[in-house]
Amino acid sequence: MTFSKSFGYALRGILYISLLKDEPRKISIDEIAEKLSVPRHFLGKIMKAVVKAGILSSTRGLQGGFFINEKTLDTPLLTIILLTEGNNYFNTCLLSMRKCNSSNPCPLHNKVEEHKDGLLQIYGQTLVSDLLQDDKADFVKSLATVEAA
Amino acid sequence: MTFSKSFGYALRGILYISLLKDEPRKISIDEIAEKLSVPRHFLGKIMKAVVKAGILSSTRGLQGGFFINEKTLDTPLLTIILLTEGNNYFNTCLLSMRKCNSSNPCPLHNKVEEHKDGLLQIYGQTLVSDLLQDDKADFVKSLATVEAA
DNA sequence: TCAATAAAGGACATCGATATCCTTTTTATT
DNA sequence: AATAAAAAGGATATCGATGTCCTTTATTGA
Repeated sequence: MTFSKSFGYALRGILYISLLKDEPRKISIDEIAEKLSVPRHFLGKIMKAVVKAGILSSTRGLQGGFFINEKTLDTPLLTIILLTEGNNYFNTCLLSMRKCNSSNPCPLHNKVEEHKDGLLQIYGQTLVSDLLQDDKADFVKSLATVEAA
Repeated sequence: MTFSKSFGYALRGILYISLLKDEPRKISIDEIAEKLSVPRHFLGKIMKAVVKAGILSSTRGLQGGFFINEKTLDTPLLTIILLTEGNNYFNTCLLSMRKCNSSNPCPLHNKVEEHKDGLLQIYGQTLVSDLLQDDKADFVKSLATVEAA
């Protein structure tokens, strides 16, 4: 039910850049980190991986920064999950047993299988573009880390 | 979708002890750790917490060990989850945002809400006794850590 | 009472995720 | 060419989950 912080930072960064797709400028790590209240250097590392995976593009130097490419908006959440959580996030046995699958199920396996599949469906079908919202100011606000209520 | 190793060890330990409920003897950490191929001392720490929570009982000394009590078999998985994962495992925002709930949802919140609730239902309704299986030898085997295929 | 046993408790070690900092490389502008 | 800006890369720090070890406490049986 939980994702790593890396996943949260990655998706929020991608959404922030996607939201500004119509602006001519590129977006720097400094800006993203500040607007989303996310640790600057850690975010840098994560965005590097996101670019390496082809989900976003970037250029160095003056006027450089991050920007969307032809894949960005059509990227399923699942791709980002697999990038940040590792390839067997959905294969991991809930009971920390190494060998557990449908033919060799742990006591919990079948009980959760259906919902696991449901989530996989959602993550596979939901694209970055599906998460964007019209009101930019509101959306940026909703992406920023805020102290718990 | 993932639980800590602590949860896996706790549940498997509880199941192992529950399985042997008809034997007159009490079960030691050494036996559980060996039969389940789980780290001995770490398991000890976890079982201590399980006993403290009242899910199991134990006595020290010669002939001592762990044994089930009136609550054990009727304990819902959710109780064990909350014990090992902390009380807000199901409240954690998937995007690592501090403030996120149904009235203030993050971009992913509503997409997964339904399945989250479904899993909560399962974990709340499934009892330790529901996971026990008739064939003891087979069941113990299915509880033991095995190298990935 | 004494010895053996087993959980309880606490100190410490390790490891991976998270986070920070500094250097290198690339790019645009002057 | 020189400078400034920004990502890329790499070294190190921190923290919590995991794991090990040793001591203390409780219990049984001789």
